Order: sequence, then structure tokens, then C-alpha cells
Amino acid sequence: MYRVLAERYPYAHCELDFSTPLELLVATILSAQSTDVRVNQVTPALFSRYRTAAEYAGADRSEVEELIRSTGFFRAKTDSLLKLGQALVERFDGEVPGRLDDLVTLPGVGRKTAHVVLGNAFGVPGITVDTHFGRLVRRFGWTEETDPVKVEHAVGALIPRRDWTMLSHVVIFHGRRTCHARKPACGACPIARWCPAYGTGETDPERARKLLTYELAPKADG
DNA sequence: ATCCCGAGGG
DNA sequence: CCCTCTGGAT
Repeated sequence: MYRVLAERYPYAHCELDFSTPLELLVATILSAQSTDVRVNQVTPALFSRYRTAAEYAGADRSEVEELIRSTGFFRAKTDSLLKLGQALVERFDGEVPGRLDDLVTLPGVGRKTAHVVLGNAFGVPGITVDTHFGRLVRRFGWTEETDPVKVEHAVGALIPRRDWTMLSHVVIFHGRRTCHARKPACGACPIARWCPAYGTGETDPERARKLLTYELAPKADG
């Protein structure tokens, strides 16, 4: 299934705009519960205004809030960015660390964000379990876990390590383009023949509800 | 488990 | 109106 998806989305990549590890880290923090398109609308002005960890550490709170407001959660994200700048200056000499254990100690940085930075700025293979990835691999029947760390380990055991970053990209692309949360376009899906969730009623409201709330059994019937 | 929070689709 | 969008901290 992975190979078919990889052939379907050979151009899959991180769609956040960035030119440095710090920019990617900031963009990824802003992407929480927001679309990459919206994040890319605010980051040019943000990156132009703040170029170093020290500049985030000393930034004016209300100014940052206005710059990132449209991405949602703007007070919490502003708080994260200022504290992130402080933490980078105080503990990492102003540089973005390239190790998972270090990244997850930073304010506003969880495992998902850390893997995005590692995979796309440092070339370290990692599985990014976001809302799309979790939903799709459960539909695929690759795992029934809902805890992101358990999903990461279960899927990691199925796919070679060198493919982990691209796997994350193609699964997320598939989630955005075809295997939507609410109304998956199974008719356009290249792996429908292997998918336990295929044909379980994208037109049936109750089935669709179960599909999106992850209550769907791996295989309905025979 | 709950909060943070805005914008767009259906 | 309700749901979703590349989550994280309490």
C-alpha cells in the first residue's frame, strides 16, 4: 500500500514555507489546528520581523499576536514563541537542536512538531503522527492504536526506516487530497482494494460519523 | 479530560 | 449550525 501511495504522490513534501530550521520550527508550531496555507500567509511578515531566537525572546507580545492571529490559538502560540526563543538562547546557544529528546523539551514543541523539524530540516527519519496520519493508518487497518506514540511504533515496524519521512508526507497528502476526515473520496483512491474501510458507506451519515470518529471496525463483513 | 482559538467547508 | 484543519500544555 505504501508503494502505491508513494507512486501516487511522488512530489509529496512539507508544504510549510521555510528557509532555516528555526523558521520551520516556528511554522510548525503555528500549524497546530490550522492549515499550512494559512500559516504560509503569515510567516513571510513574521520571519522578516524576527530572524533569530534572541529576537523572539525579546519580541513584543502584542505585535506577535497580531502577526499570527489568523492561525488560531494565537495567545498560546505567541506564548510558545517567546518562551521558545528564551529556551533556545538559554539552553542551546540560540540554535535549534537536532535531537528528538532536546526538541521536545522546548516550549510548544511536542513529538509531532519535533519529527517535522527532524525530518525536513535535519534529514533524520521520523514518523509524523498528526490528525491525518492517525486517521488514515487506522482506516488502513495498519494499527488500531489511538495513542500517537503507539501508532508511531506500530507503523514503524511495518515500513523501512529510510522511508519514514516520505511515508509521513504521502499519507498526509492522501489525507488532504483524497482520504478526507468527513467524506473520503474512496472512488478516487488507489489503495481502496486493500482498505478495510472501503465501501463502508460514505453516503450513509451514521457510517460516515463512525468513520470520522474512528469507531469503524477493521473489516465490516464478508 | 479540557482548554486554547480562527477561518473555511458542508 | 457542526466539523475540521499537519497539537501542545495543564
